[in-house]
Amino acid sequence: MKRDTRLSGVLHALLHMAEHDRAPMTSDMLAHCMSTNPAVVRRTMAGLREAGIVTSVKGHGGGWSLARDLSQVTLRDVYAALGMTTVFCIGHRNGKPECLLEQVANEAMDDALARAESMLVGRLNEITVASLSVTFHQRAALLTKERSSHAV
Amino acid sequence: MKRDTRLSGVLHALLHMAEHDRAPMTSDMLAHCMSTNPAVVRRTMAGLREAGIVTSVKGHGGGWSLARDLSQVTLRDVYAALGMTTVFCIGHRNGKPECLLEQVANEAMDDALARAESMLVGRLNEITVASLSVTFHQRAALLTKERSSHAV
DNA sequence: GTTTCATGTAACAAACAATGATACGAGAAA
DNA sequence: TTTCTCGTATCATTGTTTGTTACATGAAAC
Repeated sequence: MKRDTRLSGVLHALLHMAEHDRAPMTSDMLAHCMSTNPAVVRRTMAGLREAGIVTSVKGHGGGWSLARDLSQVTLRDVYAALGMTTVFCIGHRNGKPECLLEQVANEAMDDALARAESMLVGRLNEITVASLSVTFHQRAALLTKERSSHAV
Repeated sequence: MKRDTRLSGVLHALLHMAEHDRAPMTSDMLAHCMSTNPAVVRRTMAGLREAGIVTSVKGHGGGWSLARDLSQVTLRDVYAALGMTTVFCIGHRNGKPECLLEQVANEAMDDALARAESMLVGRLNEITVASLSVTFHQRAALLTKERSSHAV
């Protein structure tokens, strides 16, 4: 199953932008972070721009910048901005089955999937991108500390 | 996103088998139910056979039969029998990222996805295939009643 | 004003996974 | 021996995501 890796990608990009101190980052820079190419970055980030999470500026000195404080942006916001239609690899063989048996089976699956999806979205809504940034800084500090203690 | 429709398919098949009163159903019959071809049925049902949910018999008069009472088979059992590796369309861009920022982003996603998956599996575990069969019979009876009242 | 840098977008190619399709071997009943 | 059926391998088809290229547009620098 081919998975949609856009959420992973844009989160990574947002965190890099947060480290980049307000200066715009070009699609090319972000593409290097995400090991892809600039067109993919533009395509993927377009949704975030429309959602008001980032802004983009053309021309010399242009690029991508954060439009909002990341403490006001949850993973759910990012997820929604990508306009993802499906969360699950699991689907129906037949959207509108005539067979009553198939209908019953599909409804049971739908119910279970809908519950899980709402759990997922609820959880994503609890996590701000800023909190990921905090985690990153904590971990980075820890690594530095470890290294210096080894050095001693 | 191309979805895996096997769970939908085999649930449908199991319900048909339950209606078929212990006589084996051939791959061809099941293929017609699922509007696919026999080879797909064999391939898909193979997991259920290995899990002891169904049996298959070769040769004249052979076919597929239920190996267990469906009140002892949950949707989770069926799901597990299919050997599905992923539930979500959402994945990582990079499985083992060097970048600490990417690691943090991926971990947050993994955590949320793992919670949702465990909810899903938990819910599937609450539903027996037999209960779907019951729902079917209730609904079928209701339809018959409606039709006769319309006739009057 | 021209050049350079950057996004916006379209169009197409490549990669990949699920499903469909065909074929043939093996086993069991008629 | 024939017929029926599963078991399985192989290849084609389909659909989606990602990668790639190309070019128009807009903005700053010179």
